[in-house]
Amino acid sequence: MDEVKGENERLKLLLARIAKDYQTLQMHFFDILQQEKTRYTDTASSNQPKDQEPEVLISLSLGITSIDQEVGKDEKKNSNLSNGRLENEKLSSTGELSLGLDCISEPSSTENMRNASSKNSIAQELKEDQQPTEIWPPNKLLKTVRSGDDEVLEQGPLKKTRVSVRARCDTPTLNDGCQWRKYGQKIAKGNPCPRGYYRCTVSPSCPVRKQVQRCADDMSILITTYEGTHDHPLPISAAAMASTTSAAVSMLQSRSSSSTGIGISASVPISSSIATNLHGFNFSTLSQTSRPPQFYIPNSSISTSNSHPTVTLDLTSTAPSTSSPLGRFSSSFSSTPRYSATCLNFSSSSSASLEPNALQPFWHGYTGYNNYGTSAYNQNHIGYLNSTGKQPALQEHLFQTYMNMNQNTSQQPFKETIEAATKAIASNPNFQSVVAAALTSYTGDGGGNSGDQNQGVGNSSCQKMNWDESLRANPLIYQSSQNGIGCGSSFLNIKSSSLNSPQQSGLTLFPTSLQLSAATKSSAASAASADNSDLLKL
DNA sequence: CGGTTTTGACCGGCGC
DNA sequence: GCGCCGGTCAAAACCG
Repeated sequence: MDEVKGENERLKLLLARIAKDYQTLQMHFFDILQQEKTRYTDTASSNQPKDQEPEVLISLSLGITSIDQEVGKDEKKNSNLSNGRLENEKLSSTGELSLGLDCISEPSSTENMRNASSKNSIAQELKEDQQPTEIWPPNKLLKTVRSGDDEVLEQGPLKKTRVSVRARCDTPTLNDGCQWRKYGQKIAKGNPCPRGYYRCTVSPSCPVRKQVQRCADDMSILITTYEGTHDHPLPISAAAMASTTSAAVSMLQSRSSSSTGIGISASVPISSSIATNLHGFNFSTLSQTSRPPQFYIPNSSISTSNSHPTVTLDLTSTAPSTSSPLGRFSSSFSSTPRYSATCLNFSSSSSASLEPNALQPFWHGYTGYNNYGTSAYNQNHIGYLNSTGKQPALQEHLFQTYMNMNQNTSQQPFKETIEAATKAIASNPNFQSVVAAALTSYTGDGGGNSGDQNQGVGNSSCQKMNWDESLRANPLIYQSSQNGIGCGSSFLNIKSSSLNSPQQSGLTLFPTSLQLSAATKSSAASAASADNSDLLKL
């Protein structure tokens, strides 16, 4: 532990130095940028007025790429001259690690610039710790200095914040791991498709509701809007959604609190773990895993223009995002360009450095899910999830193929960055809070027994599946949906090719937490490498 | 029989 | 005040 702490300190210093260098370069860059901008506004403003708009970027991302400052600089230049999304990419491609509910705007002022840089400074984040993330609305909007952690709810008669998810889904509803009861249906204006109203039935008093409606423009797009917070423990997949929506709400609230509160509907290219998680548990049905790459960074938006402030996560892109940091990130890490990287596979350094069998206890833990039907809650969900009663062989085959793809690709070049990323992530308070939220949701009162631990995964992730065999052969946990409908949830897609390859380590964000939890419980210190010490503290 | 879905009725907010 | 609309209620139907 001492060694680890010492190494941690050294890395922190290194990061701080890098961040400082980056800031210096960034300052220099923006000086140049300002000069160029003045020229561009004269020559090219009419051609790309939109590109010149300062876009508010919400980044809940694990950005990690080159540390080459000059490259980052160049990218920044390009991005500022092209669009804000690229700017976001730039921010994540400067070797810095960020996982926070950060909202930044394309820096068009030194003030923004400072915040943009500070946003990416781990060292600074460590110093500022819980300081609310600065959010910068477009220049058009009045800017106010954030006065605190004011919530949206405090801004007048605003109703509950909503999180809307747009996703391609062939099935009537997305399966998010929760139990829902339909209590109404309406034909909404401007959409021939009826809107379904659902409420969570896991707990009778649960206030969470969701609305499901097909997009009028594209029937293949399903718009699911969540509202409220669960008041009960959740299955792991539902916990992921809860955490995701919670984080999205936090983003909105954070953003809103720093804005003037006037109507805002900003396009928000979002490179977020939120989106990633949504991918993780909503959009990795097997049919999708066989599709072309769909790990794109969704366009998302935040709207506070109505009484229901809404975060919209648009996960409907069909083309692989080559400009998104996570897109690159994902294909880099998961090395599954042909398949939908439904989870953010930022590999933990622990798994990256694991011995081939290091995860065995973990997976043995999973095999324990064969016995998970011991609690009423558990059984309840088993029934729910077993409603289809079958596990198509095709799915298994696809996952096998999926796994093989993973195993045949090398991630070694990223190992070091992965390790660095893991440390930075683990030390990021925002990340910790998200993971803590997930764990809290997952473990309920936090003192859940191993049965609870197991049931969460087992329930949400598998049906009549021989876990022992399936996990060994193909440790992908996936979920069929209720009644065979609904987009499957596979946020637990643990591409744990690390079972066989120490270089492979596709552990998703939440599964990583899960793994740590499981590993801890099973006394498997395998996952508890030094680099995950911070996570373990959670 | 209990849980879920369907569907018309009802209610409140909002704009005109 | 009226109508529209989104959202909810609740009885009946449905389902396993």
